[in-house]
Amino acid sequence: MADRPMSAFSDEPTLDGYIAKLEKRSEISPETKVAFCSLRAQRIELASHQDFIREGDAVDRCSFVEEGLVSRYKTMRDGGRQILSFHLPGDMIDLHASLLLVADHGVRTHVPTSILTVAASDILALAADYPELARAFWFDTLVDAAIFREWTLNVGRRSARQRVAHLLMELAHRYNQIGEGDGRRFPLQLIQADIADATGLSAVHVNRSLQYMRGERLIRTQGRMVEIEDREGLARLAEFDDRYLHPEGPRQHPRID
Amino acid sequence: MADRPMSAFSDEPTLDGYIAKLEKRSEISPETKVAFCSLRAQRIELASHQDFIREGDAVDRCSFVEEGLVSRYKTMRDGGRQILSFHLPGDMIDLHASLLLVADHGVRTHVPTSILTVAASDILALAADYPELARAFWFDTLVDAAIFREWTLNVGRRSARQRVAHLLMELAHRYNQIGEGDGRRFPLQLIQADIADATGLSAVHVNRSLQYMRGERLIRTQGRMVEIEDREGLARLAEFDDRYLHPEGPRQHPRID
DNA sequence: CGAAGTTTTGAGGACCTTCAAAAGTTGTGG
DNA sequence: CCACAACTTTTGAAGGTCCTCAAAACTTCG
Repeated sequence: MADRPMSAFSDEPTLDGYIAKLEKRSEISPETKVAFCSLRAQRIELASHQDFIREGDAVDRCSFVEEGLVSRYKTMRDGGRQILSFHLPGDMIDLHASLLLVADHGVRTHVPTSILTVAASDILALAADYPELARAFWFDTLVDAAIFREWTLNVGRRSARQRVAHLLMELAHRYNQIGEGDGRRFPLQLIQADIADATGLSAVHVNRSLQYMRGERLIRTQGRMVEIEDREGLARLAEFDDRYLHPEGPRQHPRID
Repeated sequence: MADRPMSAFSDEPTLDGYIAKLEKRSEISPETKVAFCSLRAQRIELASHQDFIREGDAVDRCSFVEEGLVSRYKTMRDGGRQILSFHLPGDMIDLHASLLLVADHGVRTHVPTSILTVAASDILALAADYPELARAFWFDTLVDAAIFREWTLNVGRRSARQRVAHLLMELAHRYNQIGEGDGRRFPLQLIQADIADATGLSAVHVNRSLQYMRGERLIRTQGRMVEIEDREGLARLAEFDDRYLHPEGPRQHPRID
């Protein structure tokens, strides 16, 4: 059920979901928590397949996924799109907006999505006053960068089948991290064209790669749900190693007691 | 701390080069500067094509390029290598080591290189005590992530010629940023196999892509020097837009005067 | 129940890879 | 300073992975 108190239907926009994520990684003092939770957040409800931020937009708010699914992407002149990352409930999408002035990529929804935004200046002020939070934001950015690195490897050096398999493994893991599914079943709220944009492939070839994985009894799909039938096999195919997702949290701050 | 020009031949290892980079981006107070410069750094001199950090190594020091050229990379089981980023003199390679415990990628040199390392715990302590520095480190990590995003687009959606062109443009810009060359000529201290590893191509096809660019009078090469003959043409081919390198520095901290 | 969107199939072709060898360059020791 | 080995670049040829285009089958949703 709702082990996450966060809900798209609560009246007051709160960042509890993100705090919960931070707390999984390292202890946060009550004062810091109060300070963070007192940030004035705005909720934005978006339909499916809506652009929330466009490349080149000036940005002065950080955003956070309350419910739904969004991706960040860049586009080429010929219309080609590369998805750079997916963001699940509890993820900060846009933490970098606190320091960078212009979006160098777009953000769009894949399902009806509820997003909370906070003024970038508020985030910055908080980071300046609470070193604990500054470290948490920095860590978040580091994990972000680690995921981008893995994606560069994915599109740069893996075969089509491996790329798709790797994406499925990442999503299964991340849904598991936020308490959805058991690391085997998860809602794949993407059409095959989205998977193509994320893996640098054509939609047709994504389809064929999925068929291969179904044929090999690696995965099963029913509607929007994916079930990983043979987790070891899929991980071996994808050369998936979950360490890049850094579930363990940051190195602890050296205490000077 | 005396102002000393960065040099591979100075006796005392100092991080002046990095401070210079930070100062280009935003003002740093004298006390902060002193604190940073008093970090105990170790110098390591490496020959060409040496592994400095291997994937999976436990890391507890952050490293910084004093002189030379290094790359970060990941490898596949079949030996395939994907270079994730290059680091020029003045760059922090490894800032993420301050919070992450294990290297999720290797680091190796491409020419004889001098690297300075600092204890991760010292960096963390400094970040906790000097919000200015915490913000600078965070910004550095954000720019890192922005470059990874651009590389994901590069290997994911661009053609071979575009990928190689884009890499050359990036290097020309970055050498220019650190005062080497004029944005047109720069030392390409890589063999074609390295370019292949960075762009997700085969060495043979990199060779053919370079020949194409030479044939179109976009670039000229003489030994290890590359000269961009037609900057507009190369930028148009690569769809290069330098904004992802974020030369302008971070959003300023809101002053509460 | 029809319209729009999505997945699947087929066929042909482009881009890039692999393998192999020749040509050119760099570095080293005698 | 030359000779030779090791490395790097270049060329050629054959082949595979993945793409594009197009249409059919299936699903979702108003």
